Amino acid sequence: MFSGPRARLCCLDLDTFFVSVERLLNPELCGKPVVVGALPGSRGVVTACSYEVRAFGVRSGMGIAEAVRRAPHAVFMRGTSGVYGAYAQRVKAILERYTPEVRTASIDEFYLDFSGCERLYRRAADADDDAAIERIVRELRERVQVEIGLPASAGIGCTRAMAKMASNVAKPAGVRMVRVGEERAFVAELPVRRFPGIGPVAAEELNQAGVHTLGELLSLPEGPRRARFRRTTERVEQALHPTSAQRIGRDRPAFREHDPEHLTVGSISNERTFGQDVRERVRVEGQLCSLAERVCWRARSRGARARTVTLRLRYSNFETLTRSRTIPPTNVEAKVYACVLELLAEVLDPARGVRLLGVGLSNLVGEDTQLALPLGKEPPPQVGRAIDDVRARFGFEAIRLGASALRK
DNA sequence: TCTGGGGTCCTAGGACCC
DNA sequence: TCTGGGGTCCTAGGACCC
Repeated sequence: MFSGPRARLCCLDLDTFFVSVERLLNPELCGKPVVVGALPGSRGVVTACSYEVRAFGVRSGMGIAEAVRRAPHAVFMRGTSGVYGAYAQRVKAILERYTPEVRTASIDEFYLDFSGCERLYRRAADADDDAAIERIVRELRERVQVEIGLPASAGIGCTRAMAKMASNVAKPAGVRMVRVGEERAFVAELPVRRFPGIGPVAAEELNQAGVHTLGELLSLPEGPRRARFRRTTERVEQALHPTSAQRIGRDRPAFREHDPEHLTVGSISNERTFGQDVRERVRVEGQLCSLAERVCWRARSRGARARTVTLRLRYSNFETLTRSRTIPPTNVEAKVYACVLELLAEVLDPARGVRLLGVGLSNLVGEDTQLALPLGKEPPPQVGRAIDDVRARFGFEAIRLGASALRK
């Protein structure tokens, strides 16, 4: 018998992930209002915050000063670097017990495909296949909670976007299934901003045009408004129907650092916002040298060379400029730094304060790929390797280029 | 004291080649 | 002298996600 499309894709999202991990490391934080991110007095933002502070209007992405204003009683902490990935790995290992089709979408978000698993999981007590899948997702959510101690929410739907929206509705610590046929009704009352792909800019534009919910968007009458938002409407419409290929997509490259197979990573970049805006050219150049060092180090650790180097510069007024240049593939600090300095000359206004600097590598190729004969003199590869060996034992800061010291 | 840092993807224009 | 398209690569900017 033909079995039609089913709601078989699941999104599992860890609730207030960084906060939850910090609470595992330090149980005294449980029940307290916690903000992970920048410390008060700095220019950073909120990375994650507990439900106790959300009650005061604190949100992730909010400037830390604003968060302090809204919740002065909260515990503010930087977070523990290096531990989150390991917890995410443990979560993934649990999920893989239930289906081989698990994808990592971000450090706290996973997609699972249960298509074809109905026979495996169906029990006599289950009213139908959907009920079986929902039961198994509740069980897996519970396993993550019990075995690791991390609260999670899960959504089930016929597409990634549906599963994602369902998991958001299920928060905190819940499960929500949207069965085939229920999609339109489920989506109808949701604010447009809840759709993955509609950000603050698009949402504002829609609201200005009198469109507030996804239901209103989908039912716009033919006319100029419908024409104006046609592309957005199409994307929402597609999310309501099962698609054929690439159902849960691929792992995000950023979370496949150790994949030795292929170099599909798109880009490597590092940027830094100064504590206070900077005018001295030596400090600008010192920071760029430091950033060049860091991206080259990361590129080498992935066996990558970059064909394109990008400089990013943000002035005090938040005006942000980028300049990029394509060069023979390299992961050598001196080459990247030299290139960045040339790009800097195109954009730097010595009269203005610099807020942020960034260096990016893109157009990456494998280390062995030789697209052009080396014309200039390049340090032998042993030099880079020797630097990296020292860092492997003592950390990135253990060995630095002299010019990097000038950034402070 | 407004507004981090790591990414991906899309668009649009211009150069250049056939 | 006037004037095609198509394709690819490069660059700059911006929206979006977590």
